[in-house]
Amino acid sequence: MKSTATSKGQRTRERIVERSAALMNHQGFLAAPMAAVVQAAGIQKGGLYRHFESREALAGAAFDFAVAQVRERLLQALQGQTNACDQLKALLQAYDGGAAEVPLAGGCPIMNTAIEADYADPALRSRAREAMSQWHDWLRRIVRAGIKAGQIRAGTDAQQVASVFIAAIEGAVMLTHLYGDTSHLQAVRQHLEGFIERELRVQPGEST
Amino acid sequence: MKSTATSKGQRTRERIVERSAALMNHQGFLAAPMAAVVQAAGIQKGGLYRHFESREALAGAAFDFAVAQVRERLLQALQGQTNACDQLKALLQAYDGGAAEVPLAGGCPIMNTAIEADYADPALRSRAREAMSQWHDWLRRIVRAGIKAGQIRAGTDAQQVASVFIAAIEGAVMLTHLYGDTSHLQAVRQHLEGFIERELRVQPGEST
Amino acid sequence: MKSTATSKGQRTRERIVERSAALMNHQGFLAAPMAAVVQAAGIQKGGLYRHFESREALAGAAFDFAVAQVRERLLQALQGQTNACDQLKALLQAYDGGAAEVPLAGGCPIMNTAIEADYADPALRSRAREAMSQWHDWLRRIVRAGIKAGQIRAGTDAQQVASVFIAAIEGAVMLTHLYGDTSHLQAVRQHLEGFIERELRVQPGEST
Amino acid sequence: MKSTATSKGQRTRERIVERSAALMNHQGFLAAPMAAVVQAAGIQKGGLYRHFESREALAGAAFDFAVAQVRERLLQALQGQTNACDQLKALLQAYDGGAAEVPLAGGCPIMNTAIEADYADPALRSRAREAMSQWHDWLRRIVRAGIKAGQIRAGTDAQQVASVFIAAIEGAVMLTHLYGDTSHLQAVRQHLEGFIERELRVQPGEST
DNA sequence: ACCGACGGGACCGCCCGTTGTT
DNA sequence: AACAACGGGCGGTCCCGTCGGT
Repeated sequence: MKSTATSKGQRTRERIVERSAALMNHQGFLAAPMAAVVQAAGIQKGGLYRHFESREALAGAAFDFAVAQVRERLLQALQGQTNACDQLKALLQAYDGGAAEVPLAGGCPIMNTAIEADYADPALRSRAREAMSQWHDWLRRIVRAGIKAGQIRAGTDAQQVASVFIAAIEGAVMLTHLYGDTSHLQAVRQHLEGFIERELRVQPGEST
Repeated sequence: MKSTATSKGQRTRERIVERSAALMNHQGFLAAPMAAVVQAAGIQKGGLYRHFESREALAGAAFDFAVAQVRERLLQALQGQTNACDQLKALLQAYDGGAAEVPLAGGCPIMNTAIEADYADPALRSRAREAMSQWHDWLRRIVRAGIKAGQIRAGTDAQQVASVFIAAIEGAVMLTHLYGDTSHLQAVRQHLEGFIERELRVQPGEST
Repeated sequence: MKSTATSKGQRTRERIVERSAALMNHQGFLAAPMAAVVQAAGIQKGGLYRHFESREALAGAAFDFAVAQVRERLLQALQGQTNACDQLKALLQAYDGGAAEVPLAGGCPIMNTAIEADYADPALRSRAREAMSQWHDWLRRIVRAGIKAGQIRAGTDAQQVASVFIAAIEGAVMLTHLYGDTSHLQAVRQHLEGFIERELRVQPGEST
Repeated sequence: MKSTATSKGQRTRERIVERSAALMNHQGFLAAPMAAVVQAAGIQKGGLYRHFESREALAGAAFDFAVAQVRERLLQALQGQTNACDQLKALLQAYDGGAAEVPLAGGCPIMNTAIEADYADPALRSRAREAMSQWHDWLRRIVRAGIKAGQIRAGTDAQQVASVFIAAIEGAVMLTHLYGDTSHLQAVRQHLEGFIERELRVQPGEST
């Protein structure tokens, strides 16, 4: 039986991770000074290093948390959608509607980390790669399932579609945060929705 | 005869900017330590601060240089292309073919800076915004010109097309650097080329 | 029982201030390098900046401490003196007798700071002004009290007397440190004592 | 025959000294950065070091110049005064009237240097000592001459009078610059003038 | 378990004096 | 003779991680 009981230390650790994730995604998982982290976490240095061996360990945990939080939001967006095309559109809507929410206050944690850790921190970069691969696999599986289910055209290259969606979304999220408005995200959403309807979705009466 | 003679200091300054641009685009315009910069530039700290008032000033100049270098490469790719659709395709090809070259060794300088300076450096962030806006305007003007010339369909939303191209390309460049391979960039290129041919280009015999 | 217990940090801070005051009054509150300060304070740079935000903050605290130390010595010299004229003479004696002691090892901190911070540090200069004003007020009050008590002649200009005493003493302290002997201080003391007896003190039998 | 012909280099050197004296007396003979000196002197570093071996050499020359300038002003004040008491009063008047003029913009150069160079620069401190001694000797000689001429009372201690005048004047100059007003200087002047009339000057009909 | 305090180190910017250039 | 350019070094500040105390 899986216990959900949490010790005091456990809860403290979670609080640290949660608050660090928000702060570090904004200020940078590498660039955020520990002083800011401990202040945001409501703890002191001595206490923090009881829960995490090193700054890198905390950054890793905070990154994972931030990624999980985003994934959670996207999963919720899929609720009730059975058609692959509708699922893809739901994901687009999720980004367009909630990009300003936490922890996206600092943009996509994966992209941020991919860029920030590019040179400085191979371990964190690896983590970003892995998270991105999972995100890519997820999209690819949605497309594949749609093909199998006769919802998406048979010849569709799932790998390519996944890449295009991720690239366009990530780029649009970056633009959204650079300018502070969502117009670019909306443009991408409209484009991809059109693409879904014209190129992916199996039209009624169309033979698969 | 117009002299292109440059003083010694001028040449040194250019050398610093050039080398700093490459290094800082890789290590980060904010994160790269001055020690690394001066080493790459082949100069000492004492000498560097004669040419740049501060680290920020150098970062700004290096950023501008990196952006100009990318723009130069893209301009060259447009050589000889008169049709707007072909111009867009040439730009895609330029990215796909030379993404690994300097100064793209560190990815797109605008995106890098947009993310790195998001919280830490408002001035640099402004610079990134401006550079991105120019890049966006450029694409929009190409599309608009294509519409006027009867090469691109009349109803096309130039603003939206520009946003989609930039978002997708930037995202793909990020993925390319995260994984070290260009497959995502190729996927985006194929997708956008298909989009150009199917949705933008005025077909022979089609009424504009 | 009222505890006078002080935390470890508190004691360290006091030690830093005390040692810095002595060193900075000698080497200059602005000119003394932090390396010398931390060495004298028996602490490392990293530890020092926990107690003081900046070098300026430390200089301010050290200055205040040095001034308070001088004031303390002068207050002790007044012990037991009830006649205003005798009080003035006691102050003169205090300077003449103990000018070489700490923290006067570097001369009067107020004068030192007034000159050193004249151009470089408006904040410290303000502090010096305030300390000097207090010192001036103190003397003026002594003279005024003497007039009220019928010990000093009625028509005496207290403000002027205070200015003369301070100017002469400060100048003499400067000369004393410049030459390393107290002859100038003694000259000033003799002059002012003669002035007190001839011009200030109400003679026995004299009507006020 | 003394030639007043000056070479170009000679004139440059004088300009440097003159401007440096004003600047360094304000910012500090040791504390003023060379960048400020060369800017004020209207010359470049490379050029300056052709005229002065080191920063110390320049500081010494500038100090001497500043002192000479003050001496010049005081000598002018003595013009036409034959009575020693009147000479002393003329000196007081000179200070009171022109304290704000150059190079006193930064206060008395001797006092400034005495304090600034106390710890940091023994050579400059020596220079200050010497200049102060000359100033002291000058006053002493005036008093001695007054005694001999029957203008000042026979028993007067010339050494002590010189010390009192210098101490009081220097202290008052310091206060004047600290507060930016001359009230303290006026107080000292009134006090010393009273002292001259009551204690020094041989009254008409008084036997010497 | 948590906090305050401290050591060591790295980093940026300044500043002096010299060297090549004009 | 003067200038621009550069090298080397220092000074102040920040920041991480640990250690003693509570």
